[in-house]
Amino acid sequence: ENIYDRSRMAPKTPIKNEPIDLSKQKGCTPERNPITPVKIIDRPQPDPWTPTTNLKILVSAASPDMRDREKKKELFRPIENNEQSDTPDSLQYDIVDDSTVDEFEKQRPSRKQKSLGLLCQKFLARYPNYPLSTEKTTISLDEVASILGVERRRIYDIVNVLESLHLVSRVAKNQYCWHGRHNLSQTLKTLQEAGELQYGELMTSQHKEQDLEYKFGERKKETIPDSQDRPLLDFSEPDCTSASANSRKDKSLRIMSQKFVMLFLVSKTKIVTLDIAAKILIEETQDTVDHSKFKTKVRRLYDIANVLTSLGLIKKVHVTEERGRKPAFKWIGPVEFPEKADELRGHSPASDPLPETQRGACAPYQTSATEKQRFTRHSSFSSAQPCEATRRKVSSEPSSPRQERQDENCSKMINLAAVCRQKMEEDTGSAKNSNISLPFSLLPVPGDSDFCVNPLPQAVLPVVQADVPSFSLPNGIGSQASHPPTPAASKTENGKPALVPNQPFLCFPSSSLFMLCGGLQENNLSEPLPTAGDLGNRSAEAQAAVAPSVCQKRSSHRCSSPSAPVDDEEPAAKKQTLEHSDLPLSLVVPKKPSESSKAESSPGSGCSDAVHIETNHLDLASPAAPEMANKESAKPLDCQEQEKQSQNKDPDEPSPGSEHISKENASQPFQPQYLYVQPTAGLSSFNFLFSANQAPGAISLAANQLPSLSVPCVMVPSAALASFPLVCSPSFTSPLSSVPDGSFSAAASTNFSVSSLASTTPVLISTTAVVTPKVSPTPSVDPQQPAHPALHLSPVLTRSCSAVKLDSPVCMGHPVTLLKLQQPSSAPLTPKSIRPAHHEAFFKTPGSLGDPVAWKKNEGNQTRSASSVQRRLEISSTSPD
DNA sequence: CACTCCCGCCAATTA
DNA sequence: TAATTGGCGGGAGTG
Repeated sequence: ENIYDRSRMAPKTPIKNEPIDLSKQKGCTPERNPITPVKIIDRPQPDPWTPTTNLKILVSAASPDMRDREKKKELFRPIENNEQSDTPDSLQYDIVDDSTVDEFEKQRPSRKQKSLGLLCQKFLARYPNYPLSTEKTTISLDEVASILGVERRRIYDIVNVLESLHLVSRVAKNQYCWHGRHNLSQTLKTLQEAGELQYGELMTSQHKEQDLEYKFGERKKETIPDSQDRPLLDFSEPDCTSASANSRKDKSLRIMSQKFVMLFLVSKTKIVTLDIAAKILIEETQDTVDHSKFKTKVRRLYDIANVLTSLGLIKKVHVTEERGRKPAFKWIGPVEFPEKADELRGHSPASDPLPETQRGACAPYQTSATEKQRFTRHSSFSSAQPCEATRRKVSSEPSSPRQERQDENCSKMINLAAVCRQKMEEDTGSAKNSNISLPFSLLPVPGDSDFCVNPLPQAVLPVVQADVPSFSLPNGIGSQASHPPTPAASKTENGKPALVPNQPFLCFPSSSLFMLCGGLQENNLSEPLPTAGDLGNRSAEAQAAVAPSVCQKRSSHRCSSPSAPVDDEEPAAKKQTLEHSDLPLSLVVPKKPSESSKAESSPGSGCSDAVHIETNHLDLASPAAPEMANKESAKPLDCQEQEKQSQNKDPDEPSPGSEHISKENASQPFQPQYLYVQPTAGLSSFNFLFSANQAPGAISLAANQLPSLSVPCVMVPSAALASFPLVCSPSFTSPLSSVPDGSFSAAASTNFSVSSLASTTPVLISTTAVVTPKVSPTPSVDPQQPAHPALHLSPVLTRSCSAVKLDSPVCMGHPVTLLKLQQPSSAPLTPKSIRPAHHEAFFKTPGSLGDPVAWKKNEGNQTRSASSVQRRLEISSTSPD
């Protein structure tokens, strides 16, 4: 169908009959596509020369898409196998060789395979996330289009969105300059600022919806006109803008994209529903809202969302409102830019903090005209006059020149927001005032399961229960994982892990996997504080690599990106996890229903609990952590943030941890042992590994109580771990240790809860009994950590529920360490056979677990929750069963 | 049926 | 005028 294909096909026609050889040759010979060759090479290696291999090669040669698929396969073998049938090649393939084609090809290139999100991933895969400052990568539209086998039009869709984020800039006709994510944080920051001006109040005052409305309404009236005057100024090009008139450009996908992103950044919940976004965006442009327009806007938003998803900045979720489920997207990218950005930057070679610099690299561009300029930072965001209203709120913020312009925009935005809100209300009816109040930000309502749900660890893994585990795990696991395997590396990585230890939660970088290991080790204890510091650094670095974009990693995997390597390493694990991918998502705590009771009561609050926890974790992870934590406590972070954080962390740890783990376990069981949940490509950043084998008991523990915590990531120790008692709260531990794997036991959970109440101690997952109860089995080390953890946690815990408990950090450390390493090896046995059981355990854990209900919900959600993107990604949710 | 969103027509812009 | 960009919305694929 694709031109691209055709071209090939035609020439090659002969191919049909000549299967392999030709194909290879062709593949090799890059007549048309020079690029192809490389990939081809890759392919072959992985697959030795099986008959199939040839076919594959041919296919790959035939279409880029195919290749991508192949890559994916590599990444996710398990899935792939299943999928094979899926492969799009089919058509081409068929044509070529019917006989050979067989299964795989038959299928037509499913629509998913052609999705913009997937295409975008491919596109992104071609360029480094953080290119050297010196090197400037130019992108030829034609070339890319041909390589990717799509029409140019599609490339424009991608490029326009990327351009809105300054990941690329247009240099000349058909030429774009790739900047990578170096400036992403800066750009986001700018957008956030702009967004705050425009919409900020809304967000801020969400609580006071009504007030806002009034305000907005007024403002709107006032400002609107202005805004209308200029269609979209927005950041995009206000200044130079002049240039090309506003006509088309103003409507540009670019602007829409920026606005869309702004909504996320401004939103407290970081969740924006499509309809709201569409309404807001429409408003800006026009007052009249007609249905068709709305539809069109939504279409565009999907386009943008697909690209943003590929970038790992957002993920799809569903928000349940009174009316029902609504499609929405959650921001999973970085939330705080300033610091990170800097750090990141430091990281990056280029000194220029500003995007401009990069642009500078591309120089022509600036000069040129206006078009390109649109994105220049200053222009983009700067705005002319501050809106009064906005100002007021924003006032606190340092006023910058930019804002001025923005104001206008802002005003528009605000107006829009107001309008939207009103509309919403009208539309909806009255109810939702609260909800309505913030158009953009949806509330994570207590009910809304999706985002909330997803997050919930509990749901996901009953046993594991994210909450506890996460905390505990982090401590133990994080540190351990990294350490054992590679000391040196561990250190750096440890930083993150270390962080974890200190704090209850661990966050794993989304991309990376996260594993639970049985043991933590010394590091945890020793480093607790340092870690935090380290973490900051580490995280910074890690983040630098990944963080900025946060989720990106995913993309990285396949991509050359720096961070990627690690991830790649762990294919097996990932694959497995992938299967379960859905589950991971559940991590989100927000609502966390665990405390189901409360969840509904206060959506925000509910989330907050979870959030808090996460936050704490996050704090550890991120440099700014401390502050963050506080903040969070003050105001619950959005689920997103949490996730995000988790993601950020993930990268660091995951890789190391996962690898290590894998290694350890590797001996056997890799697969069986861990389930890795991966957000699919970039979707969510979380990845989880669960040991399949894990002893139920261990898991169960966490699960029960954890719920409240709902840590983003949970690690479950592998079965081996199980053998060791994993963690749990100290009190818990003991029981656990005693308890066999199978027993999840409520008892354990019970214990947990109790203990939890008592102390703030972070939850640990340690392997065995080692962990003694609070009593402090652990040595002196503990003391250090405890404090922090306690602090962070305690609040959370208390709030969240009794359920959440923290073990004393100390305890964890020791126990964990000890436990984990040693035994695991022995333990690891659980073969696949075992898994099944485990799975059941996870999912089905009996009600005994803390929140059966919540849990159930989660499950449901999880399974279903996979976002379209994910689907696209091909991450199948297939479960091992 | 609703949600997604691919596809490509065709207009606006640019060269 | 030709080529490049990209708005736009029909309608198909999915669930």
